[in-house]
Parts: sequence; structure tokens; C-alpha cells
Amino acid sequence: MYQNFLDNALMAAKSLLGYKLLHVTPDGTTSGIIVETEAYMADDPASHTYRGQTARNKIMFGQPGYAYIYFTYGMHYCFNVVTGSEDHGQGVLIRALEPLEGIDLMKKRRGVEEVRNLTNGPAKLVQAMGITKDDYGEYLFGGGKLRIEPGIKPQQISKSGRIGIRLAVDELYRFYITGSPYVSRP
DNA sequence: TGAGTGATTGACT
DNA sequence: GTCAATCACTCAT
Repeated sequence: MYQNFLDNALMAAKSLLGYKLLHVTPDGTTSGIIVETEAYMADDPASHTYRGQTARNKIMFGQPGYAYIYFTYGMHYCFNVVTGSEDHGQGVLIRALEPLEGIDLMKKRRGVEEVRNLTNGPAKLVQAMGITKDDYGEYLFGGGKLRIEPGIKPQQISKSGRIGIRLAVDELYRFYITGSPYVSRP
């Protein structure tokens, strides 16, 4: 039922804004509204899939709607939603959330008190939600422990160049909810 | 602004 | 098989 906008990473990046990301763990349940995303296309020099399929990114070449989680900079995980039909290698990076449920648990996991600093960055939200590489390949639109559900309807969406990468930063592949205090950068 | 950190990758024996 | 460059980040200066 969500497959329509998962056909294309750009559409998915835009459409996922306002959706709720929910993670059920033994410690408790955390959830948040997606307020910032980035699209990664198959022919994108900045994408992990640009140089073709590897052991790490093979989930990106599979069915859309699955979780692609990767480890980088020696200490950070990031969370992506796979999009595009099979063999396309597209995905959407979730860059920021607005915390909803389990805020105390997020504070405990992150070790900070300010709610605004819990999830305003791709690696931060992964830590706050308790997402690990064990969640790699989870289907997000079923009833799994890690899932995406309909949330709010964004008032206004902005787009901009991407952040934190070296290549193709001029492409307007970053989307965020205008005015949200929880985006990683205004 | 820059150091820290380790998995991943591609170029080499 | 080994080795070094790279990396879609964060936090403390």
C-alpha cells in the first residue's frame, strides 16, 4: 500500500516526511516523526550503490521498503529506507526525527537532556531509537519491531542541497519540514 | 575547525 | 592473501 511512492527515491524522500518511525525493543518503544530526509539515486556519485552491488549495500538492490543500515566513521550508524524497484540501488537516508514516544529512553541512550539534541542528525536518531545492524534488512511497512506508519501531514516542505558528503552536493536531494526545530540544519 | 574511529573497498602482492 | 585510502558523522575545541 506504500509501494507507490517507494518507486522513486526522490518521491519517497518527499513523501516520507511526516511519517512516523517506530522501534519496539526490550527496553521499551521509541518513535518519532520524520522531519528530514535525503535521496540517494543509483547513478549518484555520492551513493554507496554508485560503484555497483557489494556485500554491504546489496539490500539496496533488493525490494523497496526494507531497512539499509550502515556503519561509518568508525562510530556512527545511519538508517536508510530502500526505494526503487529491484536492481535499481536507490535509497532514502533518514536524517532527523521529531521525538514522539520513549523520550526518556532516548535521553538515556544518548546521554543528553535536551530533546532537540536527541534526533537532529542521522547517527543521533539511530542511537536514540536503539537501531543497530541487527535491524539491517527489516521490512519497514509490515508489523515488524522496526516500522514506518502514517503520521502527520507536513505543513510545508523545503528542499536543499545535501549535507555532509563530498560529491554531488549541488543536487537538491535533501527534503525537510519547513520550520521544524528538529532538523539537523535550517 | 578538526580529531577520533573502524568497517568497507579497491589496488596491490 | 595484505594494505592504505576513504567515509552519507559527531562532539569538543
